[in-house]
Amino acid sequence: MPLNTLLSNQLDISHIRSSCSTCSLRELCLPVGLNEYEVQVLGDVVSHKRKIQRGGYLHRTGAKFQTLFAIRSGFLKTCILEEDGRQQVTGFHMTGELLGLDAISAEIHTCDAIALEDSEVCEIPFAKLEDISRTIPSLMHHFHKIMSREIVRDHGVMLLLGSMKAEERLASFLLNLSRRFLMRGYSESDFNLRMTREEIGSYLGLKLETVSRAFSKLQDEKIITVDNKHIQINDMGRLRLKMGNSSCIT
Amino acid sequence: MPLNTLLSNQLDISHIRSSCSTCSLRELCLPVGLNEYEVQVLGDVVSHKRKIQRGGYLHRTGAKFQTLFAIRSGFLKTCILEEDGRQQVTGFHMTGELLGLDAISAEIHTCDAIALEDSEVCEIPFAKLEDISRTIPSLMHHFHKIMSREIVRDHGVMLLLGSMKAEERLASFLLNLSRRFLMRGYSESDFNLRMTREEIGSYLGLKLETVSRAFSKLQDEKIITVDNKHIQINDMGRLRLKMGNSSCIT
DNA sequence: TATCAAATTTGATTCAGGTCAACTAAGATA
DNA sequence: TATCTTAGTTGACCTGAATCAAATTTGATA
Repeated sequence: MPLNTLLSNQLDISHIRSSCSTCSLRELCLPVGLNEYEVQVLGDVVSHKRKIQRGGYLHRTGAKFQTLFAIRSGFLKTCILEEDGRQQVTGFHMTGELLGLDAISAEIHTCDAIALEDSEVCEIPFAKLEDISRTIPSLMHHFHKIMSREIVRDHGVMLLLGSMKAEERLASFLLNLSRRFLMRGYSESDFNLRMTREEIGSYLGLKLETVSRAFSKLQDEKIITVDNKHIQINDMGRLRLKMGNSSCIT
Repeated sequence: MPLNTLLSNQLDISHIRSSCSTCSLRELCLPVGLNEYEVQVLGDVVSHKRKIQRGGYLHRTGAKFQTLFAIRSGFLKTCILEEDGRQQVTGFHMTGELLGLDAISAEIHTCDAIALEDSEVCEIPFAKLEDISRTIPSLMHHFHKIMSREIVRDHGVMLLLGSMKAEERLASFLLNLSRRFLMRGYSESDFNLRMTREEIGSYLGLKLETVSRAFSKLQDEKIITVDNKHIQINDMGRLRLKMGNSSCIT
């Protein structure tokens, strides 16, 4: 299985420009294949919006879970942290993605969600979502797919953390971002990172110095151009090779 | 958040000895808080059983997804494998747990599920499960919790892979198994591993030699006794310290 | 029981990435 | 603009885990 698939995020973008009557829903991940009436019903549930400033918390570990969050715009990270101060970034999240799935289990958020740039989310009261999904089977099914996709994504990260070298991890990470930007209509080869080297390192199981060195190495090889947070991918093919090459067979 | 919680598997065991009329369902993870009638309805869906011999496949990567599997007895691993032959064990699964959640997303299994000992599963046609969950909200809600718990578990593994040292990983792993055996009424301090050192290593992101050395080290310190696959935990407290000690603060 | 293949342990050595430190660059604030 | 803080880069060195190799144990099968 290609790692790019494994690392895929939870967004099915095919709908983003689909015709939904409710403005606030147009760009969300849920209203796939719903008719006008169903979108209306969903819209009544999803109406409440919330802005989070850069650096602000969307939710904190331990907070009571009541709503899922659909990202309308912006960029967030989720991270779990141990008593001893260790922190593990579990994901970076962008427009159209759904946050809070981990909290359904115990009705308590198990991670922090922090905005890496000014962001806007829609709140989706989960009890209501379950309720209306009883009458809209396609919505329920789609929700199950989203949860499942998060599991698949996590397994991909486990593969990355469990068996890839530093440079391979960074290549995977960049290709994953690239693809997600492309899906949203942005350039796949020229973009700005929203997170620090340390946050990338935490996500990839590396120290920030190692991340920095891996960037430099890819730049030396002319595969990418790095200017602080601005990244250009010059040779997508060779970047893909970096990710999946035979040096990982071990 | 304590790692033991993060590593928790998807089973809520509280029901295992609850009174269900349908024999085949009694020990499954789904019929939590259902009344007799609801269990009956669910039972009609779950009826089909299947045995898998040790070493046999429950399902393979790429196979079309139609049913979830509830483990009635036995022990399985799930693993994803790359074209280049690399393999990552994504989980070990025992009685009462639900397999196949990753496949909902693309309606294709994204991993292999292989029995590590003779096992028996119930097949749960997913379309039917979705169907009846419309009429049994508590079933739907419980299913969502199970999926969410898998996500939380995966995040715990990401933390482990991303920030723990070899010995800490093994300690976490043993404590996780210990707790799961305890929940099923077995000894928490004396059990047999079903998997090889290599499979443990794959799951923990380590080479088999490193796993072996970590076992030996814990034995030298009299924290556990290792006799090939037979493990005795002599000092649960010190094993917990191994997992969570301050050496991981870095 | 004998034989063989697979699993495990242990030692010696290597190396990727971590650690520590110094320096530079980029933003934020006065 | 000057100053300060935070982020990023790079070098030197160290260490934990990988690698390679050998011996041993275990389990399966003839």
